[in-house]
Amino acid sequence: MARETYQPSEAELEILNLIWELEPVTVRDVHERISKTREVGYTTVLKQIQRLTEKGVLEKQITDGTHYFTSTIREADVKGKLVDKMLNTAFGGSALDMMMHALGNDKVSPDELRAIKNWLDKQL
Amino acid sequence: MARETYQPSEAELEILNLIWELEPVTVRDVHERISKTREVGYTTVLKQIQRLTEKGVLEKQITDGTHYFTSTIREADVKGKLVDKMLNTAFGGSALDMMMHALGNDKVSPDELRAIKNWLDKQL
DNA sequence: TTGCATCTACGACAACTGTCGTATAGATTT
DNA sequence: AAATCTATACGACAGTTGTCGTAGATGCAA
Repeated sequence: MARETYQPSEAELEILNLIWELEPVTVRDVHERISKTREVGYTTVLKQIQRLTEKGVLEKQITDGTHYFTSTIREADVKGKLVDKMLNTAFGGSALDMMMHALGNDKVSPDELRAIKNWLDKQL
Repeated sequence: MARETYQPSEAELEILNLIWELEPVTVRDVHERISKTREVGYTTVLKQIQRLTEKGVLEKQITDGTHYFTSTIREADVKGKLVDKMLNTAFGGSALDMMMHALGNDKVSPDELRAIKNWLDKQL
C-alpha cells in the first residue's frame, strides 16, 4: 500500500494524470492520449510505465493477455505534496505569496477569482 | 539578456533564494547559510554556483580578489513560472483546484486565509 | 620568503530522466 | 504452420543533478 507521497518527474506526472483519469489502462491507451498533444515513441511511454511499476507507483494486472495498469497512490496525495513542497521551497510557506504569483501574474479569469473567494468564504 | 525564465532544480533554488536575499554574495556566504539547515560540502555549493554562472543565471564580479555573485534573473519571474507550470501540469490550469490543495490540505492559518481573501477583494 | 590557510578550478561519479532501438514473445490472418 | 502484426522486455545513451575529492592559485602570518 501507500507508496505514500511519491514525487513524480515531469513526464511521469503526465502519465500519472492520464492513468488517474482512465485506469485501468494499457500502454497503448496512454500512448495514444499523449500523442494527441506531442510526439513520443511508444516504447518511451512503455519504459516510463515500466519504471513507475518497478518503483511501486503503478500496479500491473494481466487479464486475457492484456496488460492493464492502475496507480497505487492517490492523486490528491501526490498533488497535495507537490504544492506543499513548492509552497515551502519557493515561497517560504506563505500561501498568500504563492497565490499572488499564481493569480496576479497572469490570466486567471474573474470567474475563477470569484470561485476562489467563494470557497474561502466557506472556509472561514 | 534576460535569461528569462530559468527553471531551477531543487538545490539551485535553495541557492538562488539565498542569493536574492543577500546579493552580492560569496560562495562562503551561501555555504554558511545552507549549513545552518543541513550538512553540505563547501565545494558542492561552489560547484552549483559555478554551474549557475555558466548557465548565465548568475554573474560573477571580482572585487579586491574576492568573488561576488549576483543573479541575472528576477525572483518574481522564476517563481511565477514555477507556479504557472505546476498550475498547468498538475492542476489543469485550475487555480481553484490548486488553492484547495494548498490551503485545504493542511495548516494555513485563518489569518492567512483572511489575507488572501482581502487581496482577492481588491482584485475584483 | 616560507609556509599555512583559503579559495577556486576541474574532473569524477552514481542516480535519475527522457528517449529510443532492437530483439522477443504473443496473437491473428492466411 | 507460416507470415505478419502488435506488445513487451531490455538495454543503451546523452543530459542533468547532487555530491565530492584533489590539485593548483592566492593571500596573510611568521
